[in-house]
Amino acid sequence: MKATIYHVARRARVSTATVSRFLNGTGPVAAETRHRIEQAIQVLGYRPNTVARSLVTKATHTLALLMPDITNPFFPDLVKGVQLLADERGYTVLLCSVAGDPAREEEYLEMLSAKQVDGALLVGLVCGRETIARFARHGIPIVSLDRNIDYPPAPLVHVNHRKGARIATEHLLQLGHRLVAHVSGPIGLRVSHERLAGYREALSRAGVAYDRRLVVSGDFTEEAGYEGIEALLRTATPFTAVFAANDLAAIGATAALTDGGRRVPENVSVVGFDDIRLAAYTSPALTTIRQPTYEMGRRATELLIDAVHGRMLGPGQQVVFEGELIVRASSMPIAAAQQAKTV
Amino acid sequence: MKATIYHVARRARVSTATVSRFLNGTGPVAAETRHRIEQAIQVLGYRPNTVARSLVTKATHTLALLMPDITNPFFPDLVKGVQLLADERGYTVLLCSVAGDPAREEEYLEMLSAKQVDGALLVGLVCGRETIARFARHGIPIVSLDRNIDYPPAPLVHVNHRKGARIATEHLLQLGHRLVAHVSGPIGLRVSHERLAGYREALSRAGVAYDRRLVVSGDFTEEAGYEGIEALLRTATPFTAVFAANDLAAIGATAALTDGGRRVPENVSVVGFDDIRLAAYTSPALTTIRQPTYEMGRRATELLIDAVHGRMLGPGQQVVFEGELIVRASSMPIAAAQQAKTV
DNA sequence: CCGGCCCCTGAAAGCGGTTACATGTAAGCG
DNA sequence: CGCTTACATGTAACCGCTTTCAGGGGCCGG
Repeated sequence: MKATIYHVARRARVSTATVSRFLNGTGPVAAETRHRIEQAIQVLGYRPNTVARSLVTKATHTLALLMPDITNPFFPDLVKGVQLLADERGYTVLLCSVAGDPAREEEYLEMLSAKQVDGALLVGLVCGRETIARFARHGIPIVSLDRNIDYPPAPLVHVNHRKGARIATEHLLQLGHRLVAHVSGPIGLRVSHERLAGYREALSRAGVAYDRRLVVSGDFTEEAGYEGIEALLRTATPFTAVFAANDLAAIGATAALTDGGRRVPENVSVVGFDDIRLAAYTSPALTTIRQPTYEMGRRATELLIDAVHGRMLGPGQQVVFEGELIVRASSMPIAAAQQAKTV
Repeated sequence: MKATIYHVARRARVSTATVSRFLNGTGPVAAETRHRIEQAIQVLGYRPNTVARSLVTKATHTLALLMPDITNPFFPDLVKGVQLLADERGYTVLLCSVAGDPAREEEYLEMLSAKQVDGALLVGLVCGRETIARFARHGIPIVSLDRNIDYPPAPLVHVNHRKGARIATEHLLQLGHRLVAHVSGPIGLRVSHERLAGYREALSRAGVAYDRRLVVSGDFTEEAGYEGIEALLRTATPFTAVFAANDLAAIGATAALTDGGRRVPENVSVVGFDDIRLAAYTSPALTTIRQPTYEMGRRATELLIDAVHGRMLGPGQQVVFEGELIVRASSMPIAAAQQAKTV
């Protein structure tokens, strides 16, 4: 039988109101009384039941984090950032993998509002605006993270995808590459579009014609990166570099190149996007655009908690982080490459 | 103003009891009444408040998952398994990263019991038996997952670490290696000990003397794997293979070998443990022991939910999965290696 | 000495559900 | 026809906590 506030009150010879005041520091309680209550709590091993508390305070101190797939190595760092900040602020996080399925997304949102979460962090939901709007109408603050969602009013925390992609591509161009392929993300997703746009922007600034045969579409997985490049190799379309929309795809692409008899970076340079933890340990170590993932998770959570407390960011506001080019071994000057080849 | 069961009842001209019965399918309700209630719910956009419900039913349909660090690529698959099964069964999961800090672990456990979670999945907690026992005394079922914890009564779902390590090592021995190094996990952790034991077991069965200078201790990170092997190289202790206690360490070790001028697998074979997703995409692709991570997550959750429903597994019971040797490119016969070297 | 104010405390009304128990009605049956 | 029985529903208590409101005592100034 678990001790309740009532038991504590009885044992301390006070009312439950006083115990509650003691617990929450709301209202004064005499030193001597305080002592008796502490004693009682100690003896009974009492812990306030947060669900009863939530019922009256209407705050659960729980945040929801909806994301497509935790299995993508880009996400764990994000989760960690969210997690830690939530923790610091006394919040706890409910994790939901929605697998890019709109129906599940909707179900989940319904459940979350039933569960009375205080706020929700949404990562790349694919469901429609109306679904999210309905959820938001319950008064639950939303922050969109990394990939934006179809709901303009939600603040968005993300990296400048377009610029990052441009920088990555420019890096390749500066190394002398002119035939740079691109493994894109899932078409239809905003981030894929942005990264593709950055890639094209870099090409056009450098006066290199865009050749659509050089872009293959992936879905942010190694498999897709592998297959995309494998297919590209089969078409015999020449290229000397590839910019993959994310590290996973870059890793898959590298494997496909190697299996296809090309050496990275001697024959083909490759650069990724994200700078996942393992990017530094692949061989060759991957040149990529670093996203401050952990920091983004923190910042988004901070924003969300502020919103929960009514300190709203203007709707539609954005916090944008800048991606940073990390040059490692998977990219090299085309001249040097040619030289290496002849050696 | 959110609709409550009371509003629904009024609108449907019935009592809240009837609405509740309708909602939960407990007790009969006439077809015509049922229809009016459905109507009212529809119109009001009513969703039952689960926290109010939990207060009386004493079930939150929430499971906690405590793990050291989601950032370790071994975990996301586990999480996914947990997540999906929980979902299927109508449960939702609270994610907690405890970072191997006993104090935080204790705080978290306290919070979880305050939050009235229905059950907890514990992964490698390092806190003492007494802390966990206190938690368990609140009547919250526990299942230990992957790494065992210091609390014998909890059922444990894990892979046969020792046997897996033995198989990995035997693989190396069969390839002709005699000087096989080992990068261990954090000393003190049971799994580290088990994997080390498997390694030694294989050596002794093969009549190879155990040389403690060949084992360096890590902590399951790439950094540690890198540094461990780097240090070993500096001591100039000869070895032709390394068995790392996990893939991350193996990847770090490979990088250290490469940086140290050794080729993998031509000079040194390396095998890991876990078969994380990227193991197939490193170069060379990593030979490793596959853990059915996802499946383990599912199974553990299943067990936990059964326990929540009172279908207890005998205390101290274990579900053990077998690791499977996955041979890839990072290991090769020592003879062939020698030959390759001379080429 | 008295009114007023500040401290400290208690009684009781909820928060939004569930459920034991009671009740009313219609059908079944000898 | 009177009784049991099953069905459909309502009443009200309760889950464990917070919070409003009110009140008693001590101390102050006047």
